[in-house]
Amino acid sequence: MITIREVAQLAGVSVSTVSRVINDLPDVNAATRRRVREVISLHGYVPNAGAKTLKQSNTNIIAIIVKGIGNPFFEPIVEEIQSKIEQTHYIPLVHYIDESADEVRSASLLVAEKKALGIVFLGGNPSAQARAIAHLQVPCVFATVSTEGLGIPNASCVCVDDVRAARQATDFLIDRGHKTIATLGGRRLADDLVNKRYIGVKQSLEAHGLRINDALYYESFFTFEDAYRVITQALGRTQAAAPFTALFAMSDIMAIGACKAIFDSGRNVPDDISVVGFDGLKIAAFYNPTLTTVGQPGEEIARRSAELIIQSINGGSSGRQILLDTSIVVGASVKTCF
Amino acid sequence: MITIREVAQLAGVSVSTVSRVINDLPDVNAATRRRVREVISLHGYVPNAGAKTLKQSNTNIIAIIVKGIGNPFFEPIVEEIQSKIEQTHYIPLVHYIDESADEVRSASLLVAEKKALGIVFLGGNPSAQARAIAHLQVPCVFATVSTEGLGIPNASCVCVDDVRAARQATDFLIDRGHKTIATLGGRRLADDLVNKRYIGVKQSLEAHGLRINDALYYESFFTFEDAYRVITQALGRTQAAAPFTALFAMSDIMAIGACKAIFDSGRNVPDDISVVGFDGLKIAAFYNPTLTTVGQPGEEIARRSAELIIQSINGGSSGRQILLDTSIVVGASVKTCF
DNA sequence: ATGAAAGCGCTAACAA
DNA sequence: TTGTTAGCGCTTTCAT
Repeated sequence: MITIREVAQLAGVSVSTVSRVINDLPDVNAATRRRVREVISLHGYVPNAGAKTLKQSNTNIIAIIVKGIGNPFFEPIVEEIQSKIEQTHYIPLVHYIDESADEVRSASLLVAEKKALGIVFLGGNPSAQARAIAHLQVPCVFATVSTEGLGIPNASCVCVDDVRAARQATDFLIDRGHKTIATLGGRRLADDLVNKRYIGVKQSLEAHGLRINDALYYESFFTFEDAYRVITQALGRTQAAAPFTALFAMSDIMAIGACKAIFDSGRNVPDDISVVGFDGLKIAAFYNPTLTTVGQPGEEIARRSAELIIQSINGGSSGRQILLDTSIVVGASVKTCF
Repeated sequence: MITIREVAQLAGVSVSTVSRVINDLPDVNAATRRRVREVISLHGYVPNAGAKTLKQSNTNIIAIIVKGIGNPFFEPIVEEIQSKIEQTHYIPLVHYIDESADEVRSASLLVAEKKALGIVFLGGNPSAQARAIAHLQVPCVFATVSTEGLGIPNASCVCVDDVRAARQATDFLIDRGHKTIATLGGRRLADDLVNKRYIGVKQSLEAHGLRINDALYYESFFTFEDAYRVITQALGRTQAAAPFTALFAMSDIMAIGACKAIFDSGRNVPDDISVVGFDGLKIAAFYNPTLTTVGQPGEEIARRSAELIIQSINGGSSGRQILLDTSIVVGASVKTCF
């Protein structure tokens, strides 16, 4: 690998001049600039960004940490945050990590090595490591999860009101005549969005004078396969009446797994069982039948997250919580049943 | 940010001792090690990896460049390559880039800055920049695309035989009595996999004495939306007989978009039109109806790619081409029609 | 307009 | 077992 020093030698100039050319700084003779550029492209010189940030005291980097590669819900949001940041003088740096990785560790690495000025988190669970987040010392924005009541001074969040959203979905089903409504979600932990959504379901049932039956809560991972497995089991092998006429799934992925289980049990969506998903993924619109789903305002989540992190970096108040509204995207997967 | 020097001072030792502790090297007194560790965790010291690779002359990094974030086909392959590399003394470094980004530029950055010993490319098009790839000077393996005939000495590839795979899909439809078979693919460019697959389709039609009709080639982007748009247009607004009884789509994503278009036109899959996809995505198994698709051997592509890059780094022969077999995953989206 | 030189945080001889 | 020191490739004053 050729370095700046070798480029300087080959061009017959000093390293500082090469540095000036690389960084498009003024005070370089046009002819000199041309000669240096020539050497650079001829030898395929690539500046070492590591050495650069090592030397530079300050950057304009805002890191975006995405936990859950291939989560289709995050995709458009990441793109939008990135593009919003690019419209300022800040530089977005997207960092994908595995579902099982430690997002706060990644963040601290990004702060130390890349001198990131702030972090936007997509996915991940702030409640588990409030202290470590505070320790990062840079503003953090959690997109799509809440940081309410965690007491992290440098953290803000932009998310939907999960209680309200689940109530909305359940209301929707009840309004269409359903009385035995099952819920398909993840493991319920305190302060978790899964728990919040189930609270919303129960609020709706209660408000309509319907019975709350915890046996109709089905627990599954957020995957096609596991949702399929759980609902297949719930429906049993018999062609007998299903234990519920409607199902609220906490993600579109789960909803699709559930639909397939319903079909494979010899039943139909929505004729035998109505299904409502959550997230508003693209695939929901292309599934057969079109999935009714609780749409998250992805574009707004992205915009507000970008605004919030920039505000916080510029000395604005951190610790804010922005709650956005969901809206039901009506598909063909729900039947009116009286 | 606290540095190694400050840690050394706080622990009352030299920087080299701290370095030894960080890197788990021997020759450190147990008590000293403990003391240094304490200072590190107390102050949340994070070593600067940039400075480290700057100093180190050689690393064990193998970079994996994934072009096309959120491409569900790549996901499991990336994971598998990563895990295979982890079983050796090499360290995988996954780098996601946008569909529109320059993968060779990213590669050269990774070689320069991270001192990557080799690169595995997922996605991207080697034929466009053969020279630039050769310039990288490190072994490259292209997973899922062919480098045949490009004359890049340091590049190998692991991919399926696209001609054969498409012939297989078309044979499958013809065997079930279909005679007017449409193809849904991307823009046909020379040396591109899209072109190869269409050649396979034509070979199959020809071998069975069926007419090749280029009007039945529908061009679309590899997205739900565009496939939907194109097939909706192809089917017209009338309930008249469709111009084809079967459709071969060059990706499962396109196949699903096409299915939805067929449904929305008032027709049915597979009763009116049979559909075969390509890739063997998870969603194909959960779609309704289950999608028949040309399954790519993802696990094998991953394994062979990992093996090949390691062999090449260890001085083995580069420039190899490994062709793998696809197999039809039979779903409910194809009807026998005589 | 250009160059010399210090030093960013770290590793790896080599010395002690 | 521990410390000293010379850079890795780059930016950035400060001279010239």
